Amino acid sequence: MATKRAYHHGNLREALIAAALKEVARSGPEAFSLRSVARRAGVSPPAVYRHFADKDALLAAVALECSERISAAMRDAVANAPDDPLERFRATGIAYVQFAVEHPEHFRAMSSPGLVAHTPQLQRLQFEARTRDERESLVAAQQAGKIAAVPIEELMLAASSVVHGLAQLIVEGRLGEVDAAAARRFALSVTAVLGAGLMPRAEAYDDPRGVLTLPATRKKRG
Amino acid sequence: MATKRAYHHGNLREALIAAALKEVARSGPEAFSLRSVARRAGVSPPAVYRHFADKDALLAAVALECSERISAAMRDAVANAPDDPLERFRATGIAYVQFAVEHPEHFRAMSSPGLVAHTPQLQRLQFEARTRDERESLVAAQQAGKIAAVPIEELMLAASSVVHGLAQLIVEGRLGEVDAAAARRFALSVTAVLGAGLMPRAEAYDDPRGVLTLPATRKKRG
DNA sequence: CGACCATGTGAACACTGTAAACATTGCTAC
DNA sequence: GTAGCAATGTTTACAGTGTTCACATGGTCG
Repeated sequence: MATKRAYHHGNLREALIAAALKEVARSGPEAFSLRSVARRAGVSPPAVYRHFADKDALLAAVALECSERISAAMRDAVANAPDDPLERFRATGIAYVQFAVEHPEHFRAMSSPGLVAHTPQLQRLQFEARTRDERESLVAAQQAGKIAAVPIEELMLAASSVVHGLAQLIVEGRLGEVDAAAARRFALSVTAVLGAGLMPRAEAYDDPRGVLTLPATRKKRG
Repeated sequence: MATKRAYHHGNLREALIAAALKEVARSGPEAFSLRSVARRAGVSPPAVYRHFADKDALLAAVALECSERISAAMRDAVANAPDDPLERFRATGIAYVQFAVEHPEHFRAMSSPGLVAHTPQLQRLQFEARTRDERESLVAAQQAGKIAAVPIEELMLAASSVVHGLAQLIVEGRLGEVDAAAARRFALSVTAVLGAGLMPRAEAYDDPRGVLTLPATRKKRG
């Protein structure tokens, strides 16, 4: 019951995942060392192999944990969003990239090397779970006639791509230094373009702030 | 002059980059070993350090080479595209994701770990160079009145995000097995959604093939 | 209590990136 | 042409890695 047990840590598995999460946050998923997480957990390196097949399996576990966290963040965002289905969808996207700026290493861990290749069906299902909130919002918006009657999978693909792509660009550093506020602006802009499209439209682009606004949003202000 | 020189390989630097490119193509950028590229180049490991500061510098060099290749692919795509500026823009995006499916490891090498963090201004400039074709097409489209009068940077960000995101999703394996044809369909769909937007529009979505079509494209068929 | 099974440890192996000292070559100046 | 120099490769070595093997420990059940 005490915190120190010579053998039989208690439940090492979770402790290892927790240690790995900290280690990933510190030095990123590529400079991540099995031995150092063992050290951090106060255990010898081979002990890890009682709970994980190999280093990649451990990394897969942290990736899964990270996925659950980003999903939670997106759920929270939906919960606190206005009732408009398009705005809810938008909120999930913004939450996605906001998670990426706030926890870039954890975000990178999810998009890691041979992770998907190693755990194919699992990772794919997990991806679908993560995007379920977006999908639900989109379906609702479509049913409300606020979205074009186009196969939902195509819309989902575009939405996932734009949001994941923005997050990735930020995390890779291609947009320079990006803080939370800037990330939010980017996400607002990008989702607005996605919503309104590139083509000119009668009254879609009259917002003076330089950041595009979805027509659905503009209604509230007009 | 002969191919075999005991010392003084000739120009090792390029040979190392070439070897590294093959090595990356074989085992991906993360399982990439400085020693094995030295072996492949027929040279001892420390010889690499005469031409590159460390392993990351070598990886940065291959990333740069990969960037030039994807830029070339995009330029080719523009050259063979119809004259419509929106279609040209679209062609660059499609070429981008097509490169990603055809050379996933090389694509991943460009979005590598601390690459940008290590070579900040360089990588950023190189990114801007890569997207220059897209930008030019967009500007042309905007000047032709085919694109909304919105700050070009916002459109660029959305375009880059959607295209990079799709490529990344494919490369990460999140969309399952994706061959060149499927990738092309995805890219067509995604760019069409980006072009037309999510919102319902009078006559934008009547294509029966299930793949969205830009109005600009549809004109030709009408 | 004793046997067993899960879970931990220690030593060892092949491999990695990198540093230091040394060897070989091509070029340049006398 | 040859001495010297700078450039370029090599050998050896070290710390650190992922992983395996044989062994140690401890909780659990007959």
